[in-house]
Amino acid sequence: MTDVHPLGSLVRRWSKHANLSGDDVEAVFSLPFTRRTFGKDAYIVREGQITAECSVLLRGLAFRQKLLRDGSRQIISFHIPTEFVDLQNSLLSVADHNVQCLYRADCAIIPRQALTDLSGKRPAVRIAMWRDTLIDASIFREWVVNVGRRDSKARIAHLLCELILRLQKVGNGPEEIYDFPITQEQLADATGLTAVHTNRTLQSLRKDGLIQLTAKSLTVLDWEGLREAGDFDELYLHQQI
Amino acid sequence: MTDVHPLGSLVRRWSKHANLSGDDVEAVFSLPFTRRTFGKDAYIVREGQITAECSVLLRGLAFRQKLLRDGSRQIISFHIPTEFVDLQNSLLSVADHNVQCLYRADCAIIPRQALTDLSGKRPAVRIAMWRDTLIDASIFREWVVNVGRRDSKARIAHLLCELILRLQKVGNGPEEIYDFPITQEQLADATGLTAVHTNRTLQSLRKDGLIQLTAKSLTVLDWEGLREAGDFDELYLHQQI
DNA sequence: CGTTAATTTGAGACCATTCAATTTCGGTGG
DNA sequence: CCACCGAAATTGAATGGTCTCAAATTAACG
Repeated sequence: MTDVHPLGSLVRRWSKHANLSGDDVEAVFSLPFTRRTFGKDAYIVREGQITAECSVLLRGLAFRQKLLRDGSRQIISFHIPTEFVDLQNSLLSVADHNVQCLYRADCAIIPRQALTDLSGKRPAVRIAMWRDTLIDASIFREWVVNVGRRDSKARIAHLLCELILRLQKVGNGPEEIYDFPITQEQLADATGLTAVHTNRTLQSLRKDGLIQLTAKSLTVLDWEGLREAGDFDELYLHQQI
Repeated sequence: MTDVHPLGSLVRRWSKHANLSGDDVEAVFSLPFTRRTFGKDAYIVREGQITAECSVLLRGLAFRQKLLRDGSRQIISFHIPTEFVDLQNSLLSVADHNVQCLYRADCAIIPRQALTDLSGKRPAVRIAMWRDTLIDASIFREWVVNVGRRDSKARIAHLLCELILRLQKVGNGPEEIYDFPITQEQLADATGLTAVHTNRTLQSLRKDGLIQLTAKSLTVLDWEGLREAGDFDELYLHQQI
């Protein structure tokens, strides 16, 4: 059943967070939702918006960002399928940042009331949901460290390590080759660098024999080297309970 | 009753997040906890530690931080009384960062099981707790923006604006003068700058007539100017429901 | 009142930015 | 299927914000 229902992949991921019973799964599957497809760069959520729903990413990639007065942009996180892009909106009524589609995205949009009801009735589901938001927060903290205290090479390497580990979870292609439709400008906005310097930094990572980045695919040539370069420790991803 | 119980101030703050009934308040007050006092720079939580409890700050200031391989430090947030410093540990079993005492701190330490039980039995309390963690996360996001995309002057000004607004909540002394025991080195570690450059930036803010920072007190001379300099918009603090 | 921590100052070096121009790539229509 | 187009990636050179290192001054505390 988890294979045919659109929220099946969400349930599979949540099952690693908490012990979901048959009834729990049933309850998730009976959540009301509408599906919606977003085109390249489309906004899924806008800062300042009063929110009444949350979105699960079913297909494609998305990212959160804030725009500054001077027009610059800071990307705050990337999101892959099965993840909520705005679960905090189930309890905070005004969106404090934008969520944008990376390339193309397919979402299930769930009314917040349905989520808070579910969270009240199903303790195991509540724990899974809550853990989702807590892991999000842990990733934000690591990003503060990344942009605050690492040099450009380590920043990019660290970001790549994170994305790779998370992409592995959703079974992205053959070993060590990843579908990677993120532009250098987006990498720059995620690491607090400029696109020009990001380009030079990527070249340096290539020269070091750590990665191969062509077209829309990323190949990891030396995982340990990349991890080392990025000062990367996956503890903050809380991937094992 | 909220005045004499150690957790009274926590309940008062939570009452702004959710509608707490008399029974809800009762339930919070019957939480088991131990009190503990921490000295200057003492660790309240250590990265990597298996956690079985959460701490509410009753008196003093604390901050979260991560240490990097090269010995540098990134401060991730500051905390003021009535706030949990590690509520995420109620569901994540391994601490992903350190929590350290700023000067002196007095905490109420609550077993995680008691918190998850309470959260299961008392929906209004659950909402208040969950909102706490979600607002934490919102602040982390803004910090990513701050260190990622603002120049030194705006970074420091933004941080000061945030601290001032949050300190106002706990009624910190006379209008526009704040008890401020944060060293320049700590400000530097929070903004991703060096202590030397933080010093020069603070001088520049003083020269602009925005603040007065002497001894252990901060005086705001021009709030609108400081807000402007810091590109500050308090939406992310979600202070009104 | 001595001793240590915190703040302040100066000068030089460097990492990352800025601004432009060029090349490559991906998608599209003739 | 190729020519074209705009987006993305790449390169160069000059500028600048922030860092580093060291030393001097001031403030905090027992």
